[in-house]
Amino acid sequence: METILVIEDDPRIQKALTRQFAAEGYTVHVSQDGDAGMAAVFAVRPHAVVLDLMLPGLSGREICKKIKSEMNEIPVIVLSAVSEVADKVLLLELGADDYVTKPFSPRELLARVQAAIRRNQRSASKPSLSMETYSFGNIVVNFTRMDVLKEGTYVILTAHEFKLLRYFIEHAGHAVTREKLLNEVWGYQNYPTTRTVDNLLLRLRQKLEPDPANPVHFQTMHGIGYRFEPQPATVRQ
Amino acid sequence: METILVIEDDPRIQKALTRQFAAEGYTVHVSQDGDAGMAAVFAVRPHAVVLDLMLPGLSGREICKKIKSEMNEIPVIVLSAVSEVADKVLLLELGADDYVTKPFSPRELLARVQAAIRRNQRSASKPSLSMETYSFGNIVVNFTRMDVLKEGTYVILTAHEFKLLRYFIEHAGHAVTREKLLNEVWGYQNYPTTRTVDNLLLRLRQKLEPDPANPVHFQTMHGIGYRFEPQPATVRQ
DNA sequence: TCCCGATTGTCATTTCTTTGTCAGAATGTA
DNA sequence: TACATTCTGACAAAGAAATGACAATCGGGA
Repeated sequence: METILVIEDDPRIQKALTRQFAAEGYTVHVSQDGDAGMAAVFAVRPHAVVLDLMLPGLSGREICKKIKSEMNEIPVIVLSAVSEVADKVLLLELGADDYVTKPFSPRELLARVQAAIRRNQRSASKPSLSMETYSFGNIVVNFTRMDVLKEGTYVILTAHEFKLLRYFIEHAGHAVTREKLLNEVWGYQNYPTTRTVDNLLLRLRQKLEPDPANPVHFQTMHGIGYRFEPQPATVRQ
Repeated sequence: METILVIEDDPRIQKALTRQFAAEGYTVHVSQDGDAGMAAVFAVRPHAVVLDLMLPGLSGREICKKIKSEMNEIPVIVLSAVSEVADKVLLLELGADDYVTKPFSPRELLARVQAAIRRNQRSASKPSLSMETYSFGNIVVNFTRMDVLKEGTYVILTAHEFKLLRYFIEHAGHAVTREKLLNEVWGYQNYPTTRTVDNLLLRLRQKLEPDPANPVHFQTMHGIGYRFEPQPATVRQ
């Protein structure tokens, strides 16, 4: 799904926009000020940026220019009071793709953001969930053959193990609770002990981890659940 | 067929809207004032609500907020005079799906109501997520990964620490008492010593503050509690 | 301004919770 | 029935939270 970065310091607007965009299925990122916002642009690479012109830290104008000069492909929609953009020329100079003046209708903003994303959609290619193989570390998972290749030798997974692995791969990098796993992998009607999840995890680790005693791909989130990490943490900077 | 609830006290508008929507095949319910309107929302569970902002009884603003907080899936289209929505924040806070300013074209209203219903049906199946990351200072909080990036390195938070952080972010800039935190973060039935809160705060500061000895983001409110400040105080006006 | 009591910061220790791991029982399947 | 798979319970190990003690700090009143 598309991601939207909202750079806005007013918590009320933050909340309102988050709810609005989330309800439409977008993944929302929020930055509190200009500097954090600029960092988030690079970290998140959103499909669109909604930018308040009046910001603490780096000013909205500077951010807009910077995004446009360094990552021109990301559309920027500016929020501004009428007085702030007396003439549209200024906005165009900034390089903004579109703008909405306050007060604005949430619907209108959404429409403009969607339009901007659509206009920009030339390079978009979603990762498909019906992929044939997926590899991480020294593992190659083959979804059609339903088997796993580890360092050149085949590892046999049971049906449950494979289903769990697939779930993790589809939610790579997300912290997931045991309850979530029980629901998604086992099915809503099953409610075995939580030890069941641990057991399956244990076996996945033993079969797939380079060193099962020190798991790097299947991380424990104490008090929460587990998280699948295609790249071990040490690789991340 | 779809049902529409019209909350509006002007009999002429009532009649006009009723005729209009009925002609399009909708089942129309009309409420005279705010209280009746709120009751009708629960009783009828309409596919859309057309809501006048200026109402006797419960104000239109309150109704809108209430519907959105308790039955977010019902789209609300607000009728308002231009002067009533001068404040951008107000409009956003209400959470209305769309709005039409008086005087309005009946056709336009109809189109917007239909669009809202259609949108709602499309998105009804999608799970609504909230924000994925929130950034402030040199911190990026990732809610799905359940971790924090500080100046390029990952900081591990415990489940409680993360919950507290989330609460602070959701209440940025608000002073909160220890009791409030104990209730919201620990749960209503728990009443550990207040030192517990201080301890967790200490750890949050040590993990997130640029200089834990001189906290800028997690401020102490002597005699009250704490306050999360996304921007260091000096930057604010 | 200075002092005193109240509030908060901090740390070490204890207590509690969660997770890892294993063995055996139960279940399903060929 | 025999086999593989999954579930359960037990216990150890790891991790997190709560507690209590004491120092540092703050704020209001003398």
